[in-house]
Amino acid sequence: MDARDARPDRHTRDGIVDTALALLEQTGLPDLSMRRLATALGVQPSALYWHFENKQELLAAVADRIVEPVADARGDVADVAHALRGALLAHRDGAEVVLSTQALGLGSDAAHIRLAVALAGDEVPGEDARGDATVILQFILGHASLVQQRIQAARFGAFPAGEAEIAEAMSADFARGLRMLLAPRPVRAGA
Amino acid sequence: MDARDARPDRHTRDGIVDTALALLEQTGLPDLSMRRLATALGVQPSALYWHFENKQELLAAVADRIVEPVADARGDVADVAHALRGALLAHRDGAEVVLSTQALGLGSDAAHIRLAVALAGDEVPGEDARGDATVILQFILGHASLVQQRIQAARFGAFPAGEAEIAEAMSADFARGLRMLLAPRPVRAGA
DNA sequence: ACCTGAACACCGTTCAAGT
DNA sequence: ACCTGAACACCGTTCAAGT
Repeated sequence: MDARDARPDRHTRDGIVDTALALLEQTGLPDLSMRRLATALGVQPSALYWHFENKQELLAAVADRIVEPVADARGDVADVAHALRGALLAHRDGAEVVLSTQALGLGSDAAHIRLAVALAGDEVPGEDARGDATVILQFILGHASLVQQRIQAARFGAFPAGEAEIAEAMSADFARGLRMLLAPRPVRAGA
Repeated sequence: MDARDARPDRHTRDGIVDTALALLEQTGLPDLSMRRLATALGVQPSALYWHFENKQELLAAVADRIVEPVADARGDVADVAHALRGALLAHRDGAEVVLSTQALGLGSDAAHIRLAVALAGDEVPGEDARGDATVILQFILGHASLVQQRIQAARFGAFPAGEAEIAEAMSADFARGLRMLLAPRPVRAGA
């Protein structure tokens, strides 16, 4: 038999991210504190700082986990865009976590790269495809953040609409946005 | 002479928003606390709760102030979009303040309405114009939030690029986004 | 290698009481 | 009408010390 340590398992980055993601689901981003996370892990708050430099680095790891499934998305740009939106909405406050991480230059570029590759028709993306991917990413993050916080607000009555209506309106907005962004481009004059 | 009160001026919502905006410039959103704001006003933190229900309501008032100039913007959609971007970037963390306020369903719809009116050619906007305005607003907020936080990160070395390079790249992204969003639309089948 | 314990310098918000 | 004073229940982070 392998020499498994008898001691109740010490923690790993991955395990901490698991718990953080679960806690995010329960409490939402505003209440996801280092102290609550530590309590959930049965550990002192200071213990987290052995695994992560600070809270932002921890959230970056959470963001990477949220976006992970998009790397395996198949199909064209619209499919990838939908996959990204789905991944963000799959976790409470997921869009905001990814947006703020992205803004700080932390976390992976997996989503951006995946979009650019799709735009380039699965070739190595050029400057144009990367630029378009940036724009699409910015739209998706802005859209998903707005809509997700709005759902949250509706959940405790701060926003005057039902969850279902919001979900429907938001799907329509997203479809419209993609239609606008991916419309066949007029041929450039200089090209 | 008018019976001006001799007592050192008690505060008003507008005056508090003035100070909050100035403090935002100096410290940034993460450090804009009710306690710091109270200190800047020479008052106890609890005094703020006579004027505003809570911090979110105060931030909504700040957001409205940031967006205000857009109401007077002239020109077509692209002009209004640029004016909105300018208004957001004119105040440190302005985009994030407006994004989160918008998301909570607080604050005014001034920006959204102004965009919709521009899209409708200064007529009363229909459902289509309002939908397009929503998409454009979501792109601008996502874009500006990302880019503004990135500048902030660069300012204290957390992001590996100079402020000028970021500003240039961000302008290009925005132009590209508008070009994509406002490209002449293919005629709808059913219309 | 991984965690505890204790401390530091903060938060937003409430509420009785003052003027 | 507008504010003070004091309290409540929290934060993120650091750092010496333990095992």
